Amino acid sequence: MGIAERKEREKREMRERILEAAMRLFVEHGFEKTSIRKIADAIEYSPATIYLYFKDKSEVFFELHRMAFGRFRETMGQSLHVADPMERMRFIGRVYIDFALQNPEQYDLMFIMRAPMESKTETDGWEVGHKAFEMLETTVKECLDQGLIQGEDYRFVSYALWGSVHGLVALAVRDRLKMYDEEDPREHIFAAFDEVMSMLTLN
Amino acid sequence: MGIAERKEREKREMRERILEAAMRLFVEHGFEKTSIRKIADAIEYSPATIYLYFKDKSEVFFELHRMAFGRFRETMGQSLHVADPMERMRFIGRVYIDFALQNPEQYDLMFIMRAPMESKTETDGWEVGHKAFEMLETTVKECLDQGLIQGEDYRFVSYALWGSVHGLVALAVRDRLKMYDEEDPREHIFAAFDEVMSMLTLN
DNA sequence: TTGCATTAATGAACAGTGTTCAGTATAATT
DNA sequence: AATTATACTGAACACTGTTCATTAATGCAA
Repeated sequence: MGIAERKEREKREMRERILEAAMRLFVEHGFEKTSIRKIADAIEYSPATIYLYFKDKSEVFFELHRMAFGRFRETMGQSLHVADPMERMRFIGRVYIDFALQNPEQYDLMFIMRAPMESKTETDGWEVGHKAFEMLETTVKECLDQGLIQGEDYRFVSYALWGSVHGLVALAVRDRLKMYDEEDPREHIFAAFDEVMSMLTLN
Repeated sequence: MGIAERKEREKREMRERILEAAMRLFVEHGFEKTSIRKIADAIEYSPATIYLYFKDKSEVFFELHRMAFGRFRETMGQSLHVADPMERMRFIGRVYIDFALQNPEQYDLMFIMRAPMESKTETDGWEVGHKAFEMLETTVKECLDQGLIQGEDYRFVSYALWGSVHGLVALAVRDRLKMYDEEDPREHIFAAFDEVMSMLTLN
């Protein structure tokens, strides 16, 4: 009975094709301009077909959200190979910033955009983010325990650290750095991050 | 010839009414759900009328953007009364966070949202933001010069500081704090900010 | 192989969006 | 009173997300 399996596979492939087209359009033209009809056009199916595979537009972008988190985890996972906690913390920050600047649309989708969150609040996509954050917390805790950095509560230090990096990146991604006219935000972000790190470092 | 003046006044008042309705709807229901037609309904005019006073929807929200920055300046201006630079820096942060949490939609509009920026890039609305940022820079420079805080370049320290506060706030405003389930983000943000401040402080 | 049931895909429609424009009604000027 | 200028609007266009009855294709049992 290979038929049921074939059908299942075809269903998966169709989902895949929709997501591929959606991601391509989304990265190319942004969220606003990526309509169901355009996705349908791209895969040469009727708009209604997409609703056989996804509940609504939110679910499509939620899936992209999940996939983006997948790549995010892969990227952030590299930091586990760095033994020294202090160096690891620095590494995490740099990789985070790099990921965000290299994939601004996906970062936007994950940490800034509003739309895809509304439908599903409980999400395994977020679990990945949670894991990444725990990785940071663990690292910060190690640094604190070994007396390498300043700070009281590792949770708040982690949060502050995440917040600062997200803030730097989010302002750049959403084009809110008009005061540094024309300059490449990349350098500023890294410079500011270094400043944060040196602030954090004891002596 | 009071007629021309009356007409001009009426034009201003109409603009005002549109903006008022737009702001009310926007704060109440968010950007997505605030349509030109609903604004028109609220002021009991036809949708087409709005286009006699504003080029397009972007311009309406750009104007709100500008107004929000006005209130922002007023709020931030309070910090000028704080003489001690260290205390002033702390004050700026607290007021900033407070403004953002008290007016999340307006903060969103100013520093996160995408839509209103696309039409006009050159903006006097942003000049206010610029001024506020310079206020922070000045304060940071004072603190650095007096040897009160850590750091090298005052510009990057300011940027890092702004970034960190924006990051903390933006994550809250856009609902990205799922790891702290159900807890009030307000306390976390202030706790994290305190951590940032104590990190920054020398000894 | 034929007939039936299941599944997949669609066209058309609904209610909504931003925006434009010809036309109307009102007010101001001559 | 006739003419010009201004303010406003209804209707339309091209979109949007979404639903649903209808059609086309497929799988299965007789």
